[in-house]
Amino acid sequence: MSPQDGRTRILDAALRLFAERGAAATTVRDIAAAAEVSPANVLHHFGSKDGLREAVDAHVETLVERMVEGDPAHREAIGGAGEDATGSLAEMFGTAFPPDSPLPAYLRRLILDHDARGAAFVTSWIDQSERLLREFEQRGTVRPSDDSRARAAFVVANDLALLLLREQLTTALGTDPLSPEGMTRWAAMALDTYTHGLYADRDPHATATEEETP
Amino acid sequence: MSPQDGRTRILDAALRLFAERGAAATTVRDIAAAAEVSPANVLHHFGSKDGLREAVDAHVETLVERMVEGDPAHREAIGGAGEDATGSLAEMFGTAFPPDSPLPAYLRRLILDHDARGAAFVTSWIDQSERLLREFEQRGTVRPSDDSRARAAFVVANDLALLLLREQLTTALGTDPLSPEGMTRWAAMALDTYTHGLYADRDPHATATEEETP
DNA sequence: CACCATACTGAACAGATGTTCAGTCATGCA
DNA sequence: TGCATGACTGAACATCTGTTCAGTATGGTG
Repeated sequence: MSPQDGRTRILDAALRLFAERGAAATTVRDIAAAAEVSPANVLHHFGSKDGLREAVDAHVETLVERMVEGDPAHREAIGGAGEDATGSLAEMFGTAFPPDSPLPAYLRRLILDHDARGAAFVTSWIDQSERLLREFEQRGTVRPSDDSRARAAFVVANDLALLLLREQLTTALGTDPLSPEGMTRWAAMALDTYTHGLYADRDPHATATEEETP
Repeated sequence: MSPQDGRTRILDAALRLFAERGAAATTVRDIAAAAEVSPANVLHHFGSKDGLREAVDAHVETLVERMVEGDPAHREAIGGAGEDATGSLAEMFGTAFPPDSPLPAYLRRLILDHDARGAAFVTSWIDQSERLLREFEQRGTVRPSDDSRARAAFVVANDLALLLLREQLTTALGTDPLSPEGMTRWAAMALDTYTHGLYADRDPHATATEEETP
């Protein structure tokens, strides 16, 4: 039989299957089979299917927290002075977890099912990004903005899009953007675009105040 | 009873419910109740639940096609010369459909359930964006890029993030980014960032060739 | 040793779900 | 008028799903 503890085998199998198909489309019997236990044993450990879902959620939350705390951007935010700190979630996932980790997909599900926990993740990331950008602003590495809240949301949304559209981008680009090669490729392009802009600069000395063409 | 034809009532109800909860979490009886018909009648018209799902998919596809064809960017791409053409999908959705339209949510499901049809949408949008950007490049409105394919994917992903994270962004910003006010706010910020960049430009005359800090 | 908590199982159950089917009703056509 | 076609329904069916329950094995504790 598999080496691990029965309970953790169930938890791992549930995490993987929930991430792949979604919790609603995963049956207790599926999880039991994947963990090589009886269906009744799944409920013995977690009370109900929903209890298992909550346990998986909590597990994921601690994993993500640990990941964020290990990132240079966070270490900088709490005191130190980092150099290569971007706070990119996609980058963190790419470096902190193996390519076949179910975590990115699970997080995607969390956000897709407009779950309250997923929304809380997003809001907290936007908050954190806003703080980080403001700090970089004062240091002169980031341009000031008329709407720093919206810009922080923009950055986080763009970052999360990499997680949410991973498969689609992989087929469209021919490279998994969360793999090491894919990350360097994407980061180089994003850095260039984030530095010099997408549109050609007609007035290089323009301030942040600008009107949209109607 | 509701004014419309029975069949279209079922189709509309299915579109709305599939978009809200996902197809797997929606029962035939739910749809029947929403359309005020019997469950058997749903299957009478569409053969099976999966047949209904395919019919809804096809319906959505024509709606989206019609939307894209009505957009200035597309009219420009096929000959004319537009001014305000950005090709932004989020913008199209915001202007072409009422705020309570189930279409954005349905499309989100389509994309995130790594459905083949959703993947096809994304790839075709990236192709189209790449063509559009290349044209703008030659015209001088868009900066050249070392990796125009990845940049097109970047733009589309950022654009789609607005659809995928609509609810979360609404709570985080206090404004629905697909509403008229939300769109102007978002577009102003995005235009500023896409024009002058996010990072302060240390070397304003740098070309696209640049290295990432390791 | 006896005792007990815990991990675990097989079998069963109640409810929900997709689907089938015989039959009703209305409409248009011969 | 008679009749065929298609929209529509109520009732039933087989299957799947989450959950319950009585019972077994095991390992540690008094």
